[in-house]
Amino acid sequence: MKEKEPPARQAWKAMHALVVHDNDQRKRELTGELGMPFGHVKALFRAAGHEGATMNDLALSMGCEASYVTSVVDSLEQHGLVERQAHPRDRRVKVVVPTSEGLAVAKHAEDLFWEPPAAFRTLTAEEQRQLRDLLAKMTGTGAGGDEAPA
Amino acid sequence: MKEKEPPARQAWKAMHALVVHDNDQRKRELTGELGMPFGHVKALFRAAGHEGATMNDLALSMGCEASYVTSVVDSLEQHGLVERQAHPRDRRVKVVVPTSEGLAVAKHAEDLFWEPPAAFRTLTAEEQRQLRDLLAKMTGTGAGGDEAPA
DNA sequence: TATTGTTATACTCTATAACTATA
DNA sequence: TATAGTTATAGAGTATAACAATA
Repeated sequence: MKEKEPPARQAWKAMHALVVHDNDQRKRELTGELGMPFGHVKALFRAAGHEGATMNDLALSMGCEASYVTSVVDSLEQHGLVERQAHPRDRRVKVVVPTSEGLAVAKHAEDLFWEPPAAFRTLTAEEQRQLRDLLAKMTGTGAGGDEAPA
Repeated sequence: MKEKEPPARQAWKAMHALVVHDNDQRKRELTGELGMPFGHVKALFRAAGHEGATMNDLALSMGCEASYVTSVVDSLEQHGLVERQAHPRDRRVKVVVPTSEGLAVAKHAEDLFWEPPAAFRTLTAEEQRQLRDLLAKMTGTGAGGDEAPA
């Protein structure tokens, strides 16, 4: 048991242990439930969070190739979660609009991802607030960002 | 800006934001540097951390199939990071032993993964200790586990 | 000619099933 | 016959390159 490790490193390891395993499991849960790869769900998030997103917008925000976005949106469309709509001014462009079911799925996925794990229950309410404040200082956000899961 | 979110949820989102992106990036860094998929690096970790590990041990601890371990260990062996040795009593069994270079790579990878990100520098030393203590309470470990990265 | 998106194709990672050698 | 590992094969997921339509 190396007691020499600096506090930041110990804290980082603990955060790692809390987040990484959980995240992987939740991804598996969601992909199993929806029957599509997590990359597809991510695209749905982006489309749901960015009104008027084009294919290209999605490729940029997901950091992947446009051709992959094509296959992803094909799949989302087949699942009835998204629709391709014509752009009013430029007929080359397609706008990816989530259906109402797509929005519901996005919301469900968000709930699943942001539900804090059981380990939080080991902390008192006061400790939870302390933790939140420390982490908010680290992320620089006022009090926990509003990003999509990854 | 939903101010209604409970502290645990805000904290969880912040942890997520701090860990997930960083983790992905470090994985990419490492796989790029070593020229092998992260699954292979994971196997190296397991072999380095579990003296006398057999092919089957690796399959179990990685939660994958034996046939995949074969291809992974093939690759690690070709990279000179690991050696297959005969088991002294059962000639069916192979023991996976890291080379000295393999141990060095494992150590390098561990350093890379456990180096706390820059965001920790926004906290004072006292705050870092507070954070560590809160997280240690959550993980249940005395003060930050000694697991391999994932 | 430049840009948006698609099609066709290939590559990487992992799993399943049939097989070999030893127990 | 059962077990450890390997080989051969197939699948999911993502990227690259050539292409079509519009600007």
